[in-house]
Amino acid sequence: MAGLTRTPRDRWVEEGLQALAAGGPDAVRIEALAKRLGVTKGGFYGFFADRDALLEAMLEVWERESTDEVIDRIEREGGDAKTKIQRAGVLTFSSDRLLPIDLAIRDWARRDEAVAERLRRVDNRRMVLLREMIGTFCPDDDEVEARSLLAFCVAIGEHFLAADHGDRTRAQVLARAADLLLDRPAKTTATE
Amino acid sequence: MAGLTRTPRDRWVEEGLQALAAGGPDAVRIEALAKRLGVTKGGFYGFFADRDALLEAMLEVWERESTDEVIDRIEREGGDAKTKIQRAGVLTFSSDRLLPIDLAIRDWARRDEAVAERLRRVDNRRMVLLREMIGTFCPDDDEVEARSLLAFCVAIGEHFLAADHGDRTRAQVLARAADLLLDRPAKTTATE
DNA sequence: GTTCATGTATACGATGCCGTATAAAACCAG
DNA sequence: CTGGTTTTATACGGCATCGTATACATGAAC
Repeated sequence: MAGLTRTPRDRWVEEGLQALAAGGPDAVRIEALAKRLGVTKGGFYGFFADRDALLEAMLEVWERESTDEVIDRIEREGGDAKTKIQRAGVLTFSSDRLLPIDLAIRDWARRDEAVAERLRRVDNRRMVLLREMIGTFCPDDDEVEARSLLAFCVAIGEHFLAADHGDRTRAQVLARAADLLLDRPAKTTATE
Repeated sequence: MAGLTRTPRDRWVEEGLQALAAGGPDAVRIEALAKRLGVTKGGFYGFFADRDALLEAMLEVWERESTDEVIDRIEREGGDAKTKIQRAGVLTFSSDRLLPIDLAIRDWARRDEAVAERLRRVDNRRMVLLREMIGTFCPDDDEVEARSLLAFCVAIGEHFLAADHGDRTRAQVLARAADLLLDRPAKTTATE
């Protein structure tokens, strides 16, 4: 029925996401994507009305991958609260693919209300998971919310922070931070 | 000696910082700045060799304002640990002027090593302050580092997070989070 | 093999931007 | 007022990009 599609719609979207991750929304240039794909922009306008349609499609793919796919996988694999939270964090924020896209979208959302709206949906779904998990060991609802926010903020903020930690590695400090947030605060950490 | 400088160097830098805050480094366009300043780009190249020189000057101004000026003021005004940290946070991250610039630079730093280097200097100075303050009530060095990282991450990450908090306001949740991080750890789960 | 649909290459006009060159304007000193 | 200095406006060439128009290529259907 049709000739072989050398460069299907998905490849434009994927390449767009890579460009977004690498250089922000302004770096998503049709002709640049075409070059990377080894074609010209000739076929592009068969799939997309214009550049905005591509950006929209990119957000669509990202939203689906970042919520349903991750959350499904977490629920499927099980584990205790701390394990699940950490796995969710790993899946989203240690993914070479999703992490840079996520960060780029966060910055983008600060300037584009439509993007912010999508991000809100995604973040709210993640917060539901966090609250649920932290609620399993923390009885105070206000504190659950505070810990959830802290956990989320550190998962994201970590990548926007350039500070060093002396002898310690970032990973070590993060591990300790995770303990503070995700362990039942049983003992007095500070000797009084 | 000279005619009145209608558009001195500082105004270009300032307008550049505003553009950066509003749209990221790609939005810092000489001709666009000129339009906003009500002039053409004619005078620009008298002050700056090229666009990069402006970006450099912008970073210079931001670095000075974000470190010396804020830190000096904190030290000058005094207060206890929690108060000082919170004031530092307010000065930097509640400033209509500095906050959006700071956030834009953080995203920029992910893609530009020179910017990352500057950010590292700034963040390290802030971390010194945080460690010092938190160290006044927390005896465990590892925990001081973890709490400092958490405090910093939440101060930044908060602005990259789109989640809602049900009945609570973001400010309420943040207040509770600040309690968790900046109060001497109590003995049981529910603080209070 | 001819026909047709579809993806692709190429060419185009339009726009926005950079950096330079040069002319005009504003200002100060004498 | 005149002359010199500094700032600004204007015009230019060059480049990148968008979106469109059009011709070419390729594989499927007949």
